[in-house]
Amino acid sequence: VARTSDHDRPVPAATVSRLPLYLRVLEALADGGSATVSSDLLGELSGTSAAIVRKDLSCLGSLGTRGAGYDIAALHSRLAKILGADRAWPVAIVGMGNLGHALANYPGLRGPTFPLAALFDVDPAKVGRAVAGVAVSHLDELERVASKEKVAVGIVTTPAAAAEEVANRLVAAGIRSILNFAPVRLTPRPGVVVRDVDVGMELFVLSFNETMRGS
Amino acid sequence: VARTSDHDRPVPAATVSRLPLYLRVLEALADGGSATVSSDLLGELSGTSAAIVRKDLSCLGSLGTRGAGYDIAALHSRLAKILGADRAWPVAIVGMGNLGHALANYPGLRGPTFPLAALFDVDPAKVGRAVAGVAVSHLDELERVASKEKVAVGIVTTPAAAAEEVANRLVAAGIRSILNFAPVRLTPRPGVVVRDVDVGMELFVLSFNETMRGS
DNA sequence: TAGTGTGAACGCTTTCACAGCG
DNA sequence: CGCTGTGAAAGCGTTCACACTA
Repeated sequence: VARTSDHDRPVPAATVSRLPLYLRVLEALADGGSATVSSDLLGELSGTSAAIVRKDLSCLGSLGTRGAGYDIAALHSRLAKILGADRAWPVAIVGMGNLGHALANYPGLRGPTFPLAALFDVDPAKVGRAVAGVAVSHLDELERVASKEKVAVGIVTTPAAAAEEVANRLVAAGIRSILNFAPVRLTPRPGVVVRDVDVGMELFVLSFNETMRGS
Repeated sequence: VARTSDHDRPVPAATVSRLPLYLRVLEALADGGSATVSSDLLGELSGTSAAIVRKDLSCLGSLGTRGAGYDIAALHSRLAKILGADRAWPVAIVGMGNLGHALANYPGLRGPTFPLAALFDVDPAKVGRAVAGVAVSHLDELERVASKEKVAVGIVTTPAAAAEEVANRLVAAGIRSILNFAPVRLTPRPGVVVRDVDVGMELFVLSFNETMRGS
């Protein structure tokens, strides 16, 4: 349903989930000194296929040159614009346990695109301390701090039991993009996009495959 | 392609990725004292639909009672068996940075299903220390320690540049299930199953959606 | 009657094949 | 000639609708 602009085609969900990968591969190629890429190479480096790459990129308009491939710099800048990589989306992390602590130090949250803007917890022993250069606030301060820091993305790294209530508060603070690490599915809220990262589930998918090997 | 046994239907990949979620929801329901669930409730609690639940569970054989729903204990034990939750799959983590450290303390790696069996790094300052009660070994010891500890699952939490080489070593040590947190797509290896967890990509999917909102 | 099990319809995703352009 | 852009075909996954049964 999402459209990049009025004249362009809609971008299917499957394509959206691959675009960031292309962006990253293009950065590596540019660092390597290349000027153009073929759909063939881009497919191999991103673990997909040449056909998928061409279909995906055709959503963004005609960016390739027949016979030569895609101009890396031009494609990168178009992708960056579409993905919002040329803007700032301040991030807040709720739940400063092991995982929240590790994510606060994640390099991706240091750059200009996803600046780490706020940290929250309910543990009085953690509130007031600084992690990765950002002070930990009490969860009750969420609405105030989030609006002051213009937080756009909320990361939930609380225990499962607290996740739903934290999501409520994030939404109340005007945040409509949530990355959820808690092992529960949050109830859907209109206008709010939730992406789940679930390590426990991934492990079971692996153990299922091992079991199926007939071992 | 995967089949649960000779007489049963094959299990589609989309179904496999949801089975662990059902297992978790069933545990919560059992703790809550329920004896049966309807596909309706199970669908709501797992964020899918009743139709999907019934289709998914029909792969495992007829486990429901028409008019009454599914017996929670019976379904749980069947799911646990299929997912391999009734066996031990020792886990090794390679790369003891922030993320590796956090994962070593992840509760899911304490239970009997995925016991934390080994930790690896190349930094001499980390080798020899213990994290979460497990000693950190040098990466060069991987093959020896992994076979001694019967490691079944390898978790890669190294920088992107090292991931490919680490995957080579894991496979050389006989490990065929890899959970990859490094921001690269590993080259496919025959007989090896890789699941990628990519926080950076998830963030960009969120920022894409924010951008599309017309802001 | 309440709720499963399932074929059939639908929609989305990938693959194929090739026309068309630099 | 090489490689993109794209319709058409094939493959998957989800939704629908309902027969069937405890």
